[in-house]
Amino acid sequence: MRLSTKGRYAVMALVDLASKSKDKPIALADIATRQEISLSYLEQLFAKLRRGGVVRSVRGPGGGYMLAMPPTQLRIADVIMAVDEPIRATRCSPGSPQGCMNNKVRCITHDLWEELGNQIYLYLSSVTIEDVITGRVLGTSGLVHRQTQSERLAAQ
Amino acid sequence: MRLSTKGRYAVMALVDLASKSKDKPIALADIATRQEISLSYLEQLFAKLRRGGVVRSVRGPGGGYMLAMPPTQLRIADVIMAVDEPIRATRCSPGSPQGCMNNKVRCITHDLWEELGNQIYLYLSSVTIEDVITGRVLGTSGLVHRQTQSERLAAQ
DNA sequence: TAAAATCCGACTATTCTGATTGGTTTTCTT
DNA sequence: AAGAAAACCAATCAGAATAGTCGGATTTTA
Repeated sequence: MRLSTKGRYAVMALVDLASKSKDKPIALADIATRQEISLSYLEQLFAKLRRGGVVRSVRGPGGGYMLAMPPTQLRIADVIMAVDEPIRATRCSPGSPQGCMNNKVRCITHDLWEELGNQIYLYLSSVTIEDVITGRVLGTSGLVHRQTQSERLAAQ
Repeated sequence: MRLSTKGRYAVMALVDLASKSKDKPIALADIATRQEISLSYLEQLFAKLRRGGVVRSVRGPGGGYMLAMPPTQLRIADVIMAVDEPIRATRCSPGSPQGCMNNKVRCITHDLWEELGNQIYLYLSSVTIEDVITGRVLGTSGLVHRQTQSERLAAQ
């Protein structure tokens, strides 16, 4: 699971699309204006979203894009994965299973990034486009230090 | 909380440092060789780590770097925050409180990225350098879909 | 047929990363 | 005191990724 501004732009655009669409396609030009994203850049993002099965397109005048599924079923994680290239091969990073071989031995931080990737994926697949629109996004977390892994294990 | 390869290199280097150090400083040249990171790049990272209070330095022959605190108390989140520039001002992103003002109104995805940032921070501050060394990193998560926020709220 | 829109490929400017170079300072060892 | 080992420092650079631009081609509606 890779995080980048590209994914954030895609989510912004889809939230805009979902909140404006009522069974009729929305033109990218409208989204570009409202969200202040360049039209051509949006076209590139939506090409990926279409190939990833996130949106459907209607060509010709009056055309545009629609969500391929109801916003209650479209998870943010699906959006991110559709637009972000899956891996980058530079050393160990969340989502690069092989890139961290250092003298044939898996680098010592591999499991950490792997698990971080899981945590991010879990959170982003617990939030749908609809959740973002209706503001059901905040967890109970807050910004406090938690138990460390050692402390958690020691407490058992 | 920004995630980048810079932070991952820093964690790799600090894990190496902590696992080799026994109260004596370790030269960056040694870490550079073992972890296959360029010495000069490591110098830049450790300059930030020192300014951030993560490591202490000893100059002169036989010198090097030591952790500023025991590895059981050094959280991964502290390392990442020391080396990664805090914000990037382009639009709404986790950790940019102000950058997403679109016509004076907070962008609709703001809370999502904010909460994602919290989730990442929470996980990375639940893991210490010592945890990474001893492999206490894996959660109970696994790669499954969770309840969506709506489903969770509806179940109450 | 004209216009609206998606679709497509190539190109550009900017930023970030990781690395390089060429030093300087400090401090230990001899 | 001399030499060397190391941290320190600043400027620069090549490559990749990001964000955007341009000029069209294709589809479809009106």
